[in-house]
Amino acid sequence: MTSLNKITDFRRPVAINLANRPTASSCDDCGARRHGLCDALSDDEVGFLARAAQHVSLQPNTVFIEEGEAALYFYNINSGNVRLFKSLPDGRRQITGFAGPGHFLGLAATTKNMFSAETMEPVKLCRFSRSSIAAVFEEFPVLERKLLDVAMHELVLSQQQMLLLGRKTAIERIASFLLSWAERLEICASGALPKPNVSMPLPLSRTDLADYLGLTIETVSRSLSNLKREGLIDIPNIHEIILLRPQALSDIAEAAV
Amino acid sequence: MTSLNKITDFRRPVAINLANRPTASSCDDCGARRHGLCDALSDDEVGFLARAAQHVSLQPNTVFIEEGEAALYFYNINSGNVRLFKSLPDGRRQITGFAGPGHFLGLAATTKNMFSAETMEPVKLCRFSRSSIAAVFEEFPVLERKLLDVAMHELVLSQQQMLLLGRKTAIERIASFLLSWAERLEICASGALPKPNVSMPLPLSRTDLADYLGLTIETVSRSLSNLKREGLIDIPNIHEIILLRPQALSDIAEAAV
DNA sequence: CGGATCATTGATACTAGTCAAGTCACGTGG
DNA sequence: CCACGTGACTTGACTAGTATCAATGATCCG
Repeated sequence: MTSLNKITDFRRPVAINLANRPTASSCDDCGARRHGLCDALSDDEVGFLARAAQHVSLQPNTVFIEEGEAALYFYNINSGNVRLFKSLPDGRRQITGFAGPGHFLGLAATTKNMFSAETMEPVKLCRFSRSSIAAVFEEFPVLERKLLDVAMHELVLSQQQMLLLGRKTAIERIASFLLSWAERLEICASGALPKPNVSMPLPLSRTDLADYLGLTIETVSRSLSNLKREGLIDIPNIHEIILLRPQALSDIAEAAV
Repeated sequence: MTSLNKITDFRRPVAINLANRPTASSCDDCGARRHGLCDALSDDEVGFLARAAQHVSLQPNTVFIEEGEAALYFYNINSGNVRLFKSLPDGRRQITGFAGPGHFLGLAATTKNMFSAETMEPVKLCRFSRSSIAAVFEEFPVLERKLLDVAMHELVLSQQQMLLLGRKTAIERIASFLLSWAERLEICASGALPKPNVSMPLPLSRTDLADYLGLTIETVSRSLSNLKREGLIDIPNIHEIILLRPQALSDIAEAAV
């Protein structure tokens, strides 16, 4: 807690501008209308919700939630992906997760943000003030149920990630990540393996990958090269991975004995 | 997912026995009556809740939730502490958190348990079947609000733990842990430092500590010895730590620059 | 007192980090 | 169209921090 204002000393983000307001005031064509929270509401209810929201467009690499700052807003992402992370004063960074369309951010019942959030691509989101959200919950208790479901799932994911960060080797982390990423992209069902030879976009940079998996970019690169050399994956280009042998990846990821 | 049934091959737990039923059918003298979920309810409501619950007493080191098993029950802890963990087939273990009186376990909306839970001491808890809980939520929507608050706080804690596991050195992990443990014991307010020279019980074994911090017991022991040699802590006995210089600990924990 | 268990300390090994050089892809401008 | 520059990635050589292996010490309990 000593000097959190320093955490952006490196990797300086694009200056934030939340002033540029509504582009789409209707929710009908919103990318998140059928996802996440809004999916739990009727059209009328979403209309009510929309009147409490400000619609914001953000450029790539914009930090719109900064750890330690006053938590004035909640956010519901409409389009684009963001990374969530925590940093140490000396610049070390841990990405704790990713959030896409339908994800709801900033709900912790604290007055300060407990993590930072940065766009990875152009992002559109709805912003709610903390005061307005209380009324929304009052109006739609179903939202709490929905948020509880989401939060429990996030907890499951973070427990998996703790096992990965605390106990897995570099190659196990990479293999685990590739399979969980396939699940996230819905290339395969939760808990199931993708079919051999499926191709998968990987929009993350090696730096993001390293900061998510608790490794360095060099180790990430070497581990990917190893998996490629062993014929478990192919890497046609930086942002695409082909899972040649998912079962073998799984054996590594789960340390099968 | 290859051979989860092997995870208890070592560290074999005491055989579980959930058959020994009610000791206290009244909630009045329950250790959790003024904590966690039950604190959010009136006496009448708790009475209703109690009729849906089975009261269970467990011996120390009893695994009562096993990862991969069918998730038939929810649990509310009344007294005693438990460790939550995930394991790899070769025995590596990551403790993902601890739960005490008032904590609610097993809520994830999956049909299989996504983690294991083991008592650390004699534990009393209330057990609810998954079917009964739906009715309870129907009856008391306030519980969902409460659970959401708890879940969000758990998420904050697990993000902190991910930063620790992914990016902190051994000595930083130990220093961070000692301060967060002081917070958990309410020796100091959340985010604040304890006063110098406060004594703190540490009921964890070195093995638990290592499995929680992603280290080995040897590294835990060495790091504690270092902190003692440097005069930041004292260790009068294995299960007690005196925080001589909390500010210095914090400087290490947060990597102050 | 003896044995078991857990913790500490020491010596060594190994994984992943650091430092540095080289490669590749891409966009710009001559 | 190609030279150049930039940034991201890969690969190699070496180092450092933590794990592993092993021995010793402390504590508890019968």
